[in-house]
Amino acid sequence: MQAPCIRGRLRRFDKGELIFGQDDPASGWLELVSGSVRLCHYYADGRRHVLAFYLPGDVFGFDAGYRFASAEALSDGETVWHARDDDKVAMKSRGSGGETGLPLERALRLTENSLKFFSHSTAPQRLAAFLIDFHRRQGLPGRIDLPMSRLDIAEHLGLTMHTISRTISLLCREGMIECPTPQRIVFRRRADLMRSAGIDEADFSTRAMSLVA
Amino acid sequence: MQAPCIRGRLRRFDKGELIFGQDDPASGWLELVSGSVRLCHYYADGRRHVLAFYLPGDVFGFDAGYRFASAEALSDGETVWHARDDDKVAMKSRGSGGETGLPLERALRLTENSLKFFSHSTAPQRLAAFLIDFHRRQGLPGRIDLPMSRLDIAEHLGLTMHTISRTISLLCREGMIECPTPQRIVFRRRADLMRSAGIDEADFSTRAMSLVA
DNA sequence: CGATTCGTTGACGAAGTTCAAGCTGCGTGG
DNA sequence: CCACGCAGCTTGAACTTCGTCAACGAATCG
Repeated sequence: MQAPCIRGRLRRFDKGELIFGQDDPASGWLELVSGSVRLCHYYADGRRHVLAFYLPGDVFGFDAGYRFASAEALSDGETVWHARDDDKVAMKSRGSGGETGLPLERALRLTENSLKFFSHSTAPQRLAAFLIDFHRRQGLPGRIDLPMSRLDIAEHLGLTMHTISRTISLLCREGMIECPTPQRIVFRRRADLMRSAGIDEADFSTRAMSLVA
Repeated sequence: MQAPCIRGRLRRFDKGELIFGQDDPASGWLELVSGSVRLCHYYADGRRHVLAFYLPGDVFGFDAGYRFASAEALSDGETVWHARDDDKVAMKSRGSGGETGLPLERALRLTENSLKFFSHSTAPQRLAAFLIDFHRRQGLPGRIDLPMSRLDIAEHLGLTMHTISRTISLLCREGMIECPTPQRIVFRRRADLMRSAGIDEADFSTRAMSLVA
């Protein structure tokens, strides 16, 4: 747990609140201090794509000009606002991920990371990869507390809510995970889950943390 | 066509050449001057994920520490190498996209853009979105010259080579495109194609150019 | 002129979406 | 305190799509 790079304005928000909206004029970027946020792009035909979920320590909103997507609070929390030219400052995360570097670099790594989910074509693989990645980022011992709905996950992974629900049930039947409440996932056989997801421990090594571009 | 920000070393490469390899020590980032490049991540189990295709004016390779993915030349071309702390320099693109901004910002926009393809769940929508985006980036009048194979496209979009091939044939039968050679796509009804892809012109407006984070 | 690589196409089966119904938890109000 | 309604989650059945297997065609290169 490191001290964050707090130099901007602290803002508190409630669950469900709009942090910024698609097409709003963009002014600076944000660092999430507590809570969780989803980033959504809305198409003209009404479809929604969930581009990312942010957790404490994540940075987002590096738009130039206008916001390309909406940032919506999944739970109560706080952000710190940074001016656009504040992005030269190296940061240390308070999150358990322990990422460091320029904010823009960290945002790039996070985004590249999301792309990886789509290298898996089947629903169990894609969901397992998501769960394992989220677990690493959230950093709770042996479990996940999901702040988002099934629909959010579905529209993040390019699947339907039904498939997400079915696949979670499947993983439970196989003894991979337990699901005491819809919002909590407990890992039972995490290594097997990773293997079935086609993820090697090497893919998550220190090297994998310094992602691509 | 603007003068590029050439301050580093020019390097020529041949089709098929490895520009940098996964797990190589990372030293600085690259600007593509001519030719085309694919970025691939190889998993321990042998699977390959094509993370991006780069065209002249694009910047890539902002890894910290080690390369997370390989950059492989799809055609003869040239890159300019930049030192790591060279990324504060604002750039003007020579590509027809006309993007500007910090190199890191541009890399982030490019990456976010790739994520959008997966908001479409069906193969025709996903492929159409890819073709329209590539056309915008390549900037040729009314057509695309594909530097990559069907398999490359498939592993970029999370589909198989067969589905790509079938879907191209389908779009041809529907009169959306023509395919005089496997490497050339000519648009016949671009507006219809965009609509069928669920893309509104607004989704590609100036605002969409300043992507998310 | 074979050999190899890449692309196309058909048949089939597995996987995911759609449609539909029902369940659970929670907040509101009688 | 319980009845009700609503929103999110789960599950079954029918249908559609895409991946797999297989064969064949086209282009390239020695």
